[in-house]
Amino acid sequence: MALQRPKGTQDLLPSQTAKWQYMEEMMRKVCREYGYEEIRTPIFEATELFQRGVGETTDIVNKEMYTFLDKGERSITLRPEGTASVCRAYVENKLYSGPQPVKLYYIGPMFRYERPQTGRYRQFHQFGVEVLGSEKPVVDAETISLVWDLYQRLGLKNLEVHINSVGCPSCRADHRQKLQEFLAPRREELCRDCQERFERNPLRILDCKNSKCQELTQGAPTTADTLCEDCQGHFNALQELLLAAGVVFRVNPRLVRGLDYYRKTAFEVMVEEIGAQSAICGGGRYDGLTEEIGGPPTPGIGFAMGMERVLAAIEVQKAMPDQVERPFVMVAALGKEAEGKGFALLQALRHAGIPAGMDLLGRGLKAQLKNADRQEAKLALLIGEEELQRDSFILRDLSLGEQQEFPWQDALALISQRYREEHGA
RNA sequence: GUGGAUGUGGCGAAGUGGUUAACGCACCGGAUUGUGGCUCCGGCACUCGUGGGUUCAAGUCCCAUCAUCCACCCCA
Repeated sequence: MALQRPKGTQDLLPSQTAKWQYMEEMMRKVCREYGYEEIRTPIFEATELFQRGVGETTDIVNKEMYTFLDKGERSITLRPEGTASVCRAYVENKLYSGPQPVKLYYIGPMFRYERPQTGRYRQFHQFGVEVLGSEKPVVDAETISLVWDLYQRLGLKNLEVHINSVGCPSCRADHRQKLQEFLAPRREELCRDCQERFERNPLRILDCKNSKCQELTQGAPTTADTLCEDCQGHFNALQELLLAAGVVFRVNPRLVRGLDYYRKTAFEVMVEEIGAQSAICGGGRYDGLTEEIGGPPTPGIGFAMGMERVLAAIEVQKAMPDQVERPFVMVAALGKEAEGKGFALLQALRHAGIPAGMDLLGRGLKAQLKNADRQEAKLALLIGEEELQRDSFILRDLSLGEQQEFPWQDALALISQRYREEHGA
């Protein structure tokens, strides 16, 4: 094999893109209903944006970025996520000077340099939403509800929505200290990764998958135990709103997300059945992020959804409606003159909104019919020497195997009528 | 970065050291010179990811290398 696609990338062929379009249309539709507008930011940004926005301690920045120098010696990075770019665009385009909050969504490719496996790619796609300019819990509730509604519309089942509050910088410092005090006596027993996390980011120990670590953190102070009044009130209000909206969720005090910018609300949606990478959506509040990248202090909340994983869930749950677009009629013409006449009719059919096709390889009648059959066309319209002379055509019903000859002038009307009958219009 | 599995025609897949590399699907042609789907007949791999080694003999054993897949870490 001469050349193949780079590791961790994929070619989405027509049988797949139809499904992607279905999913994307649903996302856009729900966003429209919720009053979110699309934003498109560059696929690459200054490396510094992600270093500051995503955080120096994160795996994304430490080992997963596609970074290179351009010809002007600038350090460029293929975006590993969307939030930092959206905040940058909000600041750079002074969206804070317009009506608040600003409700945005994006759909597009993201890049992370990792070993690929099921549900994980180096180039993958995210649908995400960001709301900038409101710190009220009702915004948190709105974004989570949007996710919930979207999944309902896509027909997904067996979802688990986990929510938590990771607190603000002040209560987080408090929590961090209490957690360290709790774990200190048995620090040596933690897994190697968690020994390092102990100093750098002890919260992460709470969601370590290592069974020993999970055992050691039994009874450890959770974020819920140490939230300040403001954060606790926010979290309570969010839960009430979600209950009112009918969103089924679970409070998971161990949910700690990997990105540095989260404050207060953090949430995640999981589906088993799609392999080890079961998180199909993750998000949270990031009230300090805009300031971090040089903008005015602006509260924000958002989520990102892995589209490959959502699609995988739709497929394993068999929730994908049939996306195949079949031609209703295939025009089978024999000879040059018939081809011209047939082609004119073909175009008239298409202009009338009827999916129609014609042989493009100059094949014989037999091959043309075979092709029509393979395309699963309902009808075949035959026109050859004899029909040309009689100014007629043969209309063959491919499923019944019956055919009849009609005057040429009736072709468009006849087929249009058949089409309407078939489609109940 | 770590661990495991796999690599035979377009696809799926036999083959476990010994002549011409099963079979199924798909594809192409014919039976039916203007009629598809069903059936029947025929065709379709100088070669087994790549490179090296062992052997009288290698798709089959060994080494290396590349690729893919799965899992860990982490994340969408």
